[in-house]
Amino acid sequence: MADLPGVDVAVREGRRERKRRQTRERIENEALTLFLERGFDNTTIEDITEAADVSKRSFFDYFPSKEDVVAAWQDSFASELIDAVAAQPPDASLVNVIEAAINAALHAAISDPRHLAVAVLIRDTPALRARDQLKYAKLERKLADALHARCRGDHKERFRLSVLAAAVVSMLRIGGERWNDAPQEGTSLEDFARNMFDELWGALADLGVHAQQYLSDR
Amino acid sequence: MADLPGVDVAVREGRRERKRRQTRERIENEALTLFLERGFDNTTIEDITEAADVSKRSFFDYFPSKEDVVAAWQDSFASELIDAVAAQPPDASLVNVIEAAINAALHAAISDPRHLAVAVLIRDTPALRARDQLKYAKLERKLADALHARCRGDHKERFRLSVLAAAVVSMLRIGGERWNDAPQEGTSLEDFARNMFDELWGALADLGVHAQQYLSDR
DNA sequence: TAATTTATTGCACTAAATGCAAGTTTGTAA
DNA sequence: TTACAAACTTGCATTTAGTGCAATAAATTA
Repeated sequence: MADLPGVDVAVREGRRERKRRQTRERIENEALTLFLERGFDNTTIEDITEAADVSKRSFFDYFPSKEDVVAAWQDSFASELIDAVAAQPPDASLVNVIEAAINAALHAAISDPRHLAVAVLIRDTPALRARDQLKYAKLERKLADALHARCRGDHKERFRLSVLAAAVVSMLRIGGERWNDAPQEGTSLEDFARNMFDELWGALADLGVHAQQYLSDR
Repeated sequence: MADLPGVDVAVREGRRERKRRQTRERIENEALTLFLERGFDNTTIEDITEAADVSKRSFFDYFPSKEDVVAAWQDSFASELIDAVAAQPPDASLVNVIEAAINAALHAAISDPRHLAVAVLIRDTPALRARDQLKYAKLERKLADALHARCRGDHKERFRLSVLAAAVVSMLRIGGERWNDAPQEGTSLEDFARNMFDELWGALADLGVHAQQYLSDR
């Protein structure tokens, strides 16, 4: 996470900031609870503000829209991933960095069981799906940035990492769909992820051969 | 395009269907004109329905939301691309199919000068950006489907093509951003696309080597 | 404590989106 | 042609999202 450990936060946090954070968290939690309970479209902003005991007007002081509550709540995955990338040993290979970082982020994500329920909610709510795609796009860019920060490459390297990020995020999306569609009873998340990685590196290796052939053939 | 040639349409189209299509096109056109003229947020549904001479209520019989008008209008790119993929000679290589299909779709896209203006509009309108990402996601999936329809591969092949589609769409997105950010004065769209393709295949070839190394090293 | 910044709220307002019922147009089959 | 059914259009009422503004309350700083 981008946040500092609790003690430091408490020290540097005045009452005002603390209250604000608490209110934000309260809105987020109550909203999520209601969304999961009765669906996104069947929950009005007033329902949320009533549950969180703030005025309707204040809601928009914290979140620009109803959709953003969901987006903000699950933004944590991106933060985890980026931090995990930065935390890998400097001499680790690109592939190892990605595997380790994603495993770390996934591990953090499933620690809260609501993550899975939210994923289903998004899948079944058109209004949320569009915003969800934006999240993938942001993730793609952030991942490329984080990888680039490690490698310090030039312009061309940057593009290479963007393509890699696209492939990785695509794998995440497909993996998420597979996991949701057929809840892998027998398989642990670790094994599932390992399989997806095998497929990903296999696919990239294979596509690389095609690309090389094409480049040398002309 | 998915549409049949004009004659056939006229034959199989009753007055009712024709009127409906015309009304839809009228709404689409008037809306686009207004959006480009005074911005998306500064155009109300009533402005549109007045210009298109339909009731406000009818608008929602044609489009589920204001955003969808923009989305529908530029969906044509996806259709062009898919059709172009299907139209390639059956023995063409994967790489060649993609290059040819994208070139064809791009060519069709820039034939209407409003395409570029719409791209800028989307970039500058938050409400449209989210929806726009959905378009990329759809494009990715459609492209993977179209490629898969040609290759008739198994489950693993399908995944491989999804990764490829992700890389290609990512290239399109980055290319679009570059084109918008620095309007390539000297470069033609063809040359620009060729450069992007070179980078893409280069990146894939390079990543393939990494992946192969990793797979064999363990 | 006084002054200042920041947070919260109520109120009024615009605009998107939906449901419903009444009226109109079009297609079809006797 | 006529008569009937289906599809299209519209107006009206209603709900809800989201914004601007001005007044109030709370926290910070001096």
